[in-house]
Amino acid sequence: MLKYEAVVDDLKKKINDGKYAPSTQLPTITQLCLQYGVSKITIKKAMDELERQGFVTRQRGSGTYAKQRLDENEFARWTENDHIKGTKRDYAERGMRVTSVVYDFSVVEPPAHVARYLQMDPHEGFCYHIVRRRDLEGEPSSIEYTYMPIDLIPNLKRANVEDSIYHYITEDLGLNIDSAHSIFRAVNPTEDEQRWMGVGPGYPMLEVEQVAFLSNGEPFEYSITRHLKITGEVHSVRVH
Amino acid sequence: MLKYEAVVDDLKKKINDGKYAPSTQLPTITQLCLQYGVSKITIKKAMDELERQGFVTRQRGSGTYAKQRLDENEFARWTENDHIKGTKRDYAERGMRVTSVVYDFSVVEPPAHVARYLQMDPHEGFCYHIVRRRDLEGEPSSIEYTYMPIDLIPNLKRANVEDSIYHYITEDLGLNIDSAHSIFRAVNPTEDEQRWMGVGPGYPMLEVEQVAFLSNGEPFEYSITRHLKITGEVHSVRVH
DNA sequence: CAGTGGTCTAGACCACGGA
DNA sequence: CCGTGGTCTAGACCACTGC
Repeated sequence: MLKYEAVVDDLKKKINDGKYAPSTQLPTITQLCLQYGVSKITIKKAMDELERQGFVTRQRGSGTYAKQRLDENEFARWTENDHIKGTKRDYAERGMRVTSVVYDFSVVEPPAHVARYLQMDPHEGFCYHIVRRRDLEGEPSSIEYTYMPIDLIPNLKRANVEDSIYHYITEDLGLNIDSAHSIFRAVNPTEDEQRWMGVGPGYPMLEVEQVAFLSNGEPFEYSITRHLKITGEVHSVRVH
Repeated sequence: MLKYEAVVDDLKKKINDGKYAPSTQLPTITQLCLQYGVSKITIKKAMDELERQGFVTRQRGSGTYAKQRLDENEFARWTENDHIKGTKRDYAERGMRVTSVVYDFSVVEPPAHVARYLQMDPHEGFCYHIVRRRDLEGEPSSIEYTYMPIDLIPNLKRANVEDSIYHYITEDLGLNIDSAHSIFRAVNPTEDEQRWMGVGPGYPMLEVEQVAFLSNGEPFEYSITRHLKITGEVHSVRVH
């Protein structure tokens, strides 16, 4: 374990345990250097991380202070944003059963805006088009519309789509998923969605439009996911 | 201007101008050190920032690559998250006129969950309770329910509430707003909201529940804001 | 003006990717 | 194996807060 990670973990624990209570000052950087036997820049890096995660606030000339964090909702997602991982793994780690219903799995020419996001030349190349309902413990949770270039993600099978696409990409293809750019909005379900999800026309859904990237900067996925209320909640920490 | 900021700005410009095209490799850290005449750790810090903002991706052993960013929507908010500022200032900077309709401005005992978020002892101390509609260019944009301890924010006047509360806190009180923890959800409007905002019962609104903090770690505001579709859009970059 | 956090350096060493 | 980015150090100097 890296030194700054160890410092982060220890300070998180102390803040959660109330050893450093909310709105009280933490030891100074110099003191923490002595305490953990590391250099100033390492403590600084640990503090950057704690600030990003919403555990502390810092004021030059004054000090570092603990903050109280919002209660974690059981269904909160991609908040802590320390990870990009598939829905399935995300929930599997909490011991929840994720299943899928596939409504479409085909190969198409992508619409213009999708081609643009995926950096494909117009009318050059094809994409998978996937429509899936994701169920949590057997209950409909979200509906997902995905485009991926077949050149980047070859040989995707229906079995992968019914299980976990992210698993196929990372484990079978050995590709490295790096990051995602997302937009969140509130929307109403389409008629198809009302039928698929069992909700009325005025039901509020959280829509996430997203482009995901590999570690070489190539976009490999454009998707729109619409979440039912119970599982659609996004937490975030904004700083400065 | 700080050295790493100058590097960030210059690289952003080069990426936006296509000098470093999406999915292509940037110069190595060593090359950038020479190019900008700064040390490795300064380039590193600049890269951290560019990664956080979604401009680049990095892979140890391989290199740093440019990414294409999602188009900026005119109404995208607190994405770039480089700033916490009030709605008014936020939109004023884009040349838009923000006005308010105040439905309630009173002093109350906070509900239990609000008292907990604001770290107030139960039945000890009072809060302002503010209900405001925020209008953009004369059109209803969002409805806002706010609690703030009167001890922390003394002498708040109706005129401030009708103008900008953030302005009063930062300019008049000289307090330092540091950060905010938020939760996003999709919801339907209440009956009051349907009347105030001129929408039907099934209209999808983006709700933001939020606790905001001063730079000494003290929470000073609990609020729930519900946005109409046109102005309620949140952009975000998730990494690793 | 003493004490805090922030920036920056030059350089050692490590971890990982890819040919 | 070499080249990449990542971590870490000791220490100089700066910027801000608050008494």
